[in-house]
Amino acid sequence: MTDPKFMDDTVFVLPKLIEAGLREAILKVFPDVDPEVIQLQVCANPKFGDYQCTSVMAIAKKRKLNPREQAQKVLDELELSDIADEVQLAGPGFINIRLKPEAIKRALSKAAQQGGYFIQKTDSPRTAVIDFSSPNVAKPMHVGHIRSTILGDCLARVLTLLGHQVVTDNHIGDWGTQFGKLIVGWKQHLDRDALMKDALGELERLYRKVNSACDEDASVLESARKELVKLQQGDEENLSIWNEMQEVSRVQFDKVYQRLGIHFDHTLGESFYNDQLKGVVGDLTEQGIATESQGAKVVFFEDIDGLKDHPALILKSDGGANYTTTDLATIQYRVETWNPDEIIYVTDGRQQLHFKQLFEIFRRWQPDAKVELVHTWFGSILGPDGTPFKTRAGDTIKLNDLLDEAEERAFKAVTEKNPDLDSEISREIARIVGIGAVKYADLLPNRQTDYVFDWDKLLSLSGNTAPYLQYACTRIRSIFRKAALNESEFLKSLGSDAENILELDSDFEKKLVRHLLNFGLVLESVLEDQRPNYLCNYLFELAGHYTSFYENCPVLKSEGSTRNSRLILCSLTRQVLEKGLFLLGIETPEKM
RNA sequence: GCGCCCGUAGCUCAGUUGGAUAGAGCAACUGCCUUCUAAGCAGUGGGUCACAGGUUCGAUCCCUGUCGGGCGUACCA
Repeated sequence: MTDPKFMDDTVFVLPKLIEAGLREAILKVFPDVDPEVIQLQVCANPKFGDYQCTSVMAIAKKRKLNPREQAQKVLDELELSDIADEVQLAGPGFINIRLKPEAIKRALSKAAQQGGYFIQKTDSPRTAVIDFSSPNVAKPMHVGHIRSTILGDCLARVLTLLGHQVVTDNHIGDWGTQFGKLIVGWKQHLDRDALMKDALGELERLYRKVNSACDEDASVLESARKELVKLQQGDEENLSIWNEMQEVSRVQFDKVYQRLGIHFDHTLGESFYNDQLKGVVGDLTEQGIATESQGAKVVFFEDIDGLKDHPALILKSDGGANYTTTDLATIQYRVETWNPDEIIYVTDGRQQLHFKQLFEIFRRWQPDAKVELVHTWFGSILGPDGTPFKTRAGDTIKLNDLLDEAEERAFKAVTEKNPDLDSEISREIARIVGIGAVKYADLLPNRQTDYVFDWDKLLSLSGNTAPYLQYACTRIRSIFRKAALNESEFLKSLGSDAENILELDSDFEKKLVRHLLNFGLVLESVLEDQRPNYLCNYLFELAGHYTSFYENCPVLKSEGSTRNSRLILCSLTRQVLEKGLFLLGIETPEKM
């Protein structure tokens, strides 16, 4: 019997169909197994097949059964005759599956008609709040902010594409002790011209100046404290200074975000929660979660292994709240406002302890809240010597300067490779290539490893970089230009004939096409582990398969159905590449 | 002290519930532009996956220990 869902006309994502078939078969043999553990993998070595399933071995192992016998039982129940040529049992219990060429052609043809993304939207959409970027008003955005910003944006895009609801919220650092120092600096040393020119730079200068003065002179520190207290009590002058700082900073943040192509649904900074802090502290005290200790209000975690020696402060001995309290109020607000299934925090790994404490306190405070709290952390940015990153002068590298340099390098490359282009067009290409290179270099490493800052690496334009992927796209576009064909009209004109036209004879075509099919699988694993580097590697491999195909399978010089078949592959590849790059937040130029 | 992370090719790093022959980029070397864009392609060399045990059909991955490194750890965020 052919399962009707294999005949479904609207959905034809091969790995998902195989996975569904496997789940059905495995559940017949093991009715109580969690379907989530049944997963499909791409065969590492094509000699075994296109896909493999190792789940039965894992299940058998847990139950102390013979894995090969169990895999055979599953195989007896498995019905994939529409999709698979051979389904084989191998070794200790691998189930190897080789796709039917007709099934591949059908999947490609459907993709060509519907938009070639090879993805299946989730059937259980979730709502996720993503908290990322979060720059400080006092400080210019620097290289330390790019990971959070780019990673968070990418996760938001992937979640959205797969059918989830996403709320992005930029939790700006616009409140806190640094403002005492900033106000002292503002009142005593403000340079208006510098403020107009580079607001964040000027604020940083003021902060540094007062900060070092505080180290030398306790009376300066004292006046900073006083200014802070005045601000918190609503002093008009200080409040208006604070407001102006917010405004000039926001303008500058927005410029950077615009450059990076990043959008936030909300920008609710720490100050937004000021009037809720008392309530949080009151609740925690009343419920006996927080207790008084050394003049402060503290939550202890005696019963939790990793937190035993690390209590969390929710109210300082001077009566001020700190960021744990603000973050608690923030969770409450988000839960009440958006009712999310999860809140994802994209921050530096050094905040792991903070988030462990935060999540634990929230669970005690509101045990019935069903929201899942996730800390998606990333490694630090280090200098070439392995210490926390600074320039030789001890400054951080500003994000704007980094992006300028990236565009400048890209511009040199563009003019060198393609000197005939109009300089305005070259500038635009350089913008897309330069920014893309920075983003890609940031997303390519596993997020948890520390990141050694290196101009050349971050701005590199060859090898496994964004320009390599963009270049593949422009070559495809160029083919269609030369052929004077509009891609979507071309695909439309073929209609369902595409299935019959497709020829997948050479190994280059076969490899390319098989890789295309797995786009959706990769996106799912990106979300599972919150690791966009899977997508980077997938796209790099895809571009590699395409380039081999391009070098070995002439498109426009071939004729008839071969030519059309290859044009289809070109278009599908370009669509997946561009969609993948879009998910990384990277644009693609028409030419380069 | 406690907690988290890391140690994979000369360098920088991937490696998806444990899976079959551990992969890329850079650097080095050899070829390929009168042929759809050479920001490219094809190929060569390069490994005790820090070390020692354990778990099992199978370990870079899980457990234990050792060595080496990074980070965090009560009034910054």
